[in-house]
Formats: sequence, C-alpha cells, structure tokens
Amino acid sequence: MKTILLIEDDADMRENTAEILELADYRVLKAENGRRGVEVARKETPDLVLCDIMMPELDGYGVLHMLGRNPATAEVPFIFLSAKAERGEVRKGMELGADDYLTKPFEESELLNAIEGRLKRSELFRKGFDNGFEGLNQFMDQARGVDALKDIGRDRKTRKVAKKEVVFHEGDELRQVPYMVHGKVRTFKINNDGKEFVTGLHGAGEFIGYMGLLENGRAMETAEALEDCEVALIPREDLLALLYKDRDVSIRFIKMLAHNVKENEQHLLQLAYASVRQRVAQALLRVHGRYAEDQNASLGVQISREDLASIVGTATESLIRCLTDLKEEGLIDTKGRDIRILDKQRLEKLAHN
Amino acid sequence: MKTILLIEDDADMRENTAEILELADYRVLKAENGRRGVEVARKETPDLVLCDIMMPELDGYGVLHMLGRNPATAEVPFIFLSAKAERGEVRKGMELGADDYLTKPFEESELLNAIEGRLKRSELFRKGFDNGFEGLNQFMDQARGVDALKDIGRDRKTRKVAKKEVVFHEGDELRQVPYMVHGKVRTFKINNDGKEFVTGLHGAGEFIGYMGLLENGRAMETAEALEDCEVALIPREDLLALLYKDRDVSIRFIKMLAHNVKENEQHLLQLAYASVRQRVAQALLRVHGRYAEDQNASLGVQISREDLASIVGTATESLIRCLTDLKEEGLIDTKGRDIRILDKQRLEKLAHN
DNA sequence: ACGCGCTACTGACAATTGTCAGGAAGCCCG
DNA sequence: CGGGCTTCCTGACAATTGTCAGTAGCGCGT
Repeated sequence: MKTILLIEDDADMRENTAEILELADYRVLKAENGRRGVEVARKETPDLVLCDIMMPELDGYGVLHMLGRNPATAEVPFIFLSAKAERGEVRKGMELGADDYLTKPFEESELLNAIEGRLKRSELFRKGFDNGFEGLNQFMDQARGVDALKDIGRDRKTRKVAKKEVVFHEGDELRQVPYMVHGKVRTFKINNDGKEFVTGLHGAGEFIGYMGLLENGRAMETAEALEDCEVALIPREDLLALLYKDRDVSIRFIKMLAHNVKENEQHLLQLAYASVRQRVAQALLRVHGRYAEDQNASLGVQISREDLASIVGTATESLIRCLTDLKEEGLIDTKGRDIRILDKQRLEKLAHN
Repeated sequence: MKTILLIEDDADMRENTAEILELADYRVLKAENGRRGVEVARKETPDLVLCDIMMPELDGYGVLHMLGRNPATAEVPFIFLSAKAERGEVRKGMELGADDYLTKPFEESELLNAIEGRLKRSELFRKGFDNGFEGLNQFMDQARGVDALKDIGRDRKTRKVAKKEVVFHEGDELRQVPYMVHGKVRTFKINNDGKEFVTGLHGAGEFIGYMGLLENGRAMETAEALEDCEVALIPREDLLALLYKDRDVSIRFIKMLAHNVKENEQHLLQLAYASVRQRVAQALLRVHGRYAEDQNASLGVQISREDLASIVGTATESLIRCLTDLKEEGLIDTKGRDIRILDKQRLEKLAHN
C-alpha cells in the first residue's frame, strides 16, 4: 500500500481529501502545517506528497524546498494543492521543482489521476520492483502519454530470446532498449585476449543496456540470455524522455547511478587487492542475494562455473578449486551447477576480511 | 564564446533578438521554423536554445520534445519565447521540461539575465571547465539565488589544506562538499589489509566526495592533498538543490555519472584480466591525460610510485619494476618522481592489447 | 537408452606477482 | 651542508594464480 503525506492547514479540506485518498486505498499521513509536514516526511519517507501552499509556520514552497534539499526526500513526487491559480503562482510552484500543481477546488478524479500517474512513473525505477508485463504496459502508456507527436504505438512488441542467444552485442546501436519481462541475462565485456568479464546479471523488471544510451547510443557490453527469456523493446526515445522529463525519475536515476558507481568502486578495490578466495566469497553472496530461488533458506543459485569465474575475474579452474575448498570447509554445497550457501555468516566474514 | 540557437518564425522578431544577443557577444544560430531548428541543434549542439512556440512546420513544444529525446541535445538549456501568457500555455511549456518561459514582449535585460543565469549554472558541470574562484563565486550566487529561505551567506569560506593533509575521511559526514579551487587531491579507499586503492585524482574546478552525498551523506572514500590546496566548502544542501532542481544540470549530472560507470567498468575489466604491465601503461596514460603540465609535449607528471601503484592496483615494487622495464624500452623516462611519456603511441598499443 | 558434447573437476607445472630485506638516491630542514 | 627521513630501486624468494592436459560425470537430443 502506498503512503501519501497530505499537508494542509484547513481541517475540513484536510479531512475531506484524506477520506478520498483512503477510499482509494492509500495510507494517508496528515500534517496541519509545513513544519510538521517536513518532520513527518523525514521520518516516514512517504511515496508521494500533497501540499497546500498557503500555510502558517512554513508555506508549501518552503516544504518543497526543505524536502528537495535532502537526498532521501528529494525523489518523492510532490504535488501542490492551491487555491491560487494565477500564472505567477503556478509557475513559481513548478519552477521550484514540483511535479504537478492542482488548483482548488479539484475533482476527485483529477486528484487521483494525478497521484496515480506520478506513482506509476516513479515506480519504474525502484530497485527490485516486481511488476511484470502489466507494469510494463502501464509504463508504456505513460511513456506514450508523454509523446503527443509520434505514433509509436506499434512498437510495443516483445521478443522471445532463447537460452544462449545474444540480445545485443557490444557496439550495437540501441534504437530500442530491452526491458526484461521474464528470464535472466548476463551482460559482459570481452577483453583483447577474448576473455569475458561479467558486468551484471539481470532479471525480470530491469532495463538492460541503458547505460550505453547515455554515452553514445551504442551498447557498452554484450547481453546474453542465461535461460529462455522474454524481452520487451522500448524505443530509446521513450526511455530517455522518461528519464529526463520527470524530476522525481531523474533524481531516482541519479541515485541509482551513484549506487552503481559505489558498487563498482568496491568491486575495483576487491579485484585489486583481495585474493581469489575472498572475491569468490563476495561473488557468491552477491549472486545469491540477487538470484537465489529462496532468499531465506540457503537455497541454491544456478550458475555455470565459467560465468561465476568471469564475475570473480579469475580462471575457471582457480574458481573451481576455490569452490571445492569452500565445500570441504562446509561453507557451501554444490550439486551439479547448483550452488547452495550453508554458512552465510562465515562466508560474509571471509568476504569482508 | 557561447552559441545560442534562436528559433523564431517572425523575421523581424528574429533579427531583433539576434542583434541583442550578438551585441552581448554570443554567437547566434538562426532558424525560421521548428524543423530547421531541430536540424541545426542536432548538427551544432548549441549552448542554449531560445524557441518560439507558435511556428509552422514544427511548433516549440515539438522542438523541445525532439531535442529532449536525444541525449546529445537534452542537456542544452531550453527557453521558450512566447506571446501566450495564459496559465495553461506557460504550464504546458514548463511541464514539458523547458528551463524558462519568457512572455513577449520582453526587456533586453530580462532576456540576457535569463540566458546568463542558465548558462552559468549549466556551466559548472561541464567536464574540464577551468573557472577558478571567480566561477565558484558565480556558482555560489546562483546556488544562493535558488535559496530564498535560509541565510547561508556566511558559508562562502575557503580552507587551505597543506600537502598530505586529509580533507575528509571515509565515513565522515559531509555537511559541506569540498570544491577544489586550487591544487590536487587524491581520493582513495583502504581495504581490510590496510592497502590503499586510489579511486581518483582531482584538480581545480572539481567537486570531490559528492558521490557519498547521494548514497547516505557520508564520504565513501578518503581525500588527501597531493600538494598545498585551496578548497571551498559548499553546504551540501546548496549542491543538492543545484543538482536536483535544474533539468539541464540534472541531465548533465546523469551523463557524468554514466560516464563514470563506464570508466569504472573498463577499469574493472582491466584489473581482472590485464597484466600489471598493461595496467601500468593504462594508468600512465590516464594520469598523463589528466594532469600533465603540458598536454602536447610529452612532459612529465609528478606522482609518487606508491600512489601510482595504488592506482594500478599492485605492489609498489612490481610497479617500479615495470617502470624500469618501460624506461629501458624507451617508452618513458623518469627523473626522480617525474615521469615523462616518450612514445605515446607504443604505450597506447601496449595498454589496449 | 545411448552416445555425444559440454561442463565440472584434478594434477602438474609455469608464469606472474607479492614480500622481505637491504642499499642508493633524493629531499626536507635546521 | 650534513643528518635524518622518506622514497626509489634491486635481488632473492615465496605465494598465488594461470595454463595445459586429461578424466569423470551430467544433461540433452535423437
């Protein structure tokens, strides 16, 4: 259930609006002035903020400002509710970075539409979201709603990709960005000796290859299906429009990229100075956390030794030797290509030391 | 000199405006309709676009749309010029992602101010910009102009940092983000064995440590001065507001991060499978490209063997051995800590193979 | 079910890289 | 200008990791 923070000083208005939202099955947090609103937002990090402009203590502009300056709350979609419909006011609101501006009085449907639209778009870039094709359709509708000019309706096709088939090659021009509807792929680069280095594993609900778009429109890596997959192809322009147009999506994207950079740097540090043994432990934990069938139980991950080796950045044989060591020590268990973690704690200790 | 693309169908209006801009020392590209405008923008990538809304062929909304969907032009600040002042029109323009909206007729000063403001803010995140403290002041004015609420005027101080002094430690809470006014610093992480891995070298005109802000507000690495430095401390909220508020800055930031990710991944690939020799060649070229006193001549870079080793990700002795090899082969020359590249081509060949 | 092919695994050995120790050279500082 | 410190460099050796070759075992398709 989504949580909405409603900041409104007028008690009647507040209760009325809250009621509408609750009927629409949102959890509603209420605040009677800007200062309280900011406090609540910081503590609870709602999924969306509705905010009046004229309020005692701290006005709506102030609230937007305070929230926008904190990374945790900056990405939360923000909608102004105001009785002021004049050009200057509306413009000021939007310029400050609000995502929408509703003038009172508004229809229930207006309000709910505005909220839903925001939440849906915003949703896409949550990490680990689990919307399958339905979510994609909504996304496509949004992306298309953005586009009043071109008729791109025909591109909403999906493509079946067989195991081992390549989705795109390094250097391919990506006119369409693949979105994983079902299945898993690995992305990797090949160095001059022909050795592969796996840069990522991706499952349903993720875009792949978008990084290349931002650089030069060409794929930076090769993507290959690890199992039979279903892939939707999103026209690159739609994706870019989405990333660039909405403040909240942009911010979330920035944070995602920053996270990516951070992970990469940790990986670098590991590769540079950690032993194969440590790197293997690290990789096992990462892969397990991402793709284990069952997170809680120490159930297995299906991955070939070769792929795992090229995540670790070592020769396949070295990896295998390391795995057998770990197996003998009772940290993991292997059955064919299935690898199960038996003692997560000791493995973590090994990885980070 | 900055280039401005002016898209306006009315010939008088176009010539008048162009004249004003040329007097203000901008290079002006003119287009008489939207379609032409988009063509010119794609070919020349101006620094800013001024665009009328009502035009034949393709209207202003369409132009904004087309440009916004192409990564190369999306980051260019975009200002609407329109005779339509009604609420709906203005809002539509801003919502589509314009950076400003001027209603005709406008004063010369209005126009020039709007342009200048945009360009200045936008300027900060150009890679390799060379504005020293003057640029910073302008930036601070902008950042402060954004802020109508808090009085942060007192924080515009700079700090002198002596050689070898630490600017911030990994894990420090960064309430202020350092901006390099003068000098060089290195940023590095320390692994559990106490070994350092250099993640970056930064010189004048760069922010350092901002990555941590986006994650959890804490520094992800340690920054240490390589020489006597002057550092300005920007309140983190100002920086965040700047990054988040302006569409063009956000987009540029996204691209910067994406570039970062790409570089990191190349680095990963190198570390994983390239020999020390190749990695050294790579590192030399990177460091040289970034910090050589003179780019053209094969003049030297001053860097300690230890630092270079921890960029390469190897033991200091291994690095030194490699350097002496390269020296014997006539690829480089060393004099004390000064390293000069003698044969860039062969070094490049070595690095990428 | 059977064979083919691919992947997992093991052993022996080579190559690379790290570690330790020690001397030479350079640099800072009074 | 000399002492003390750090940094650069070299040698010998150890440890880690990669390579090659060969066997076992699993899975897949006809």
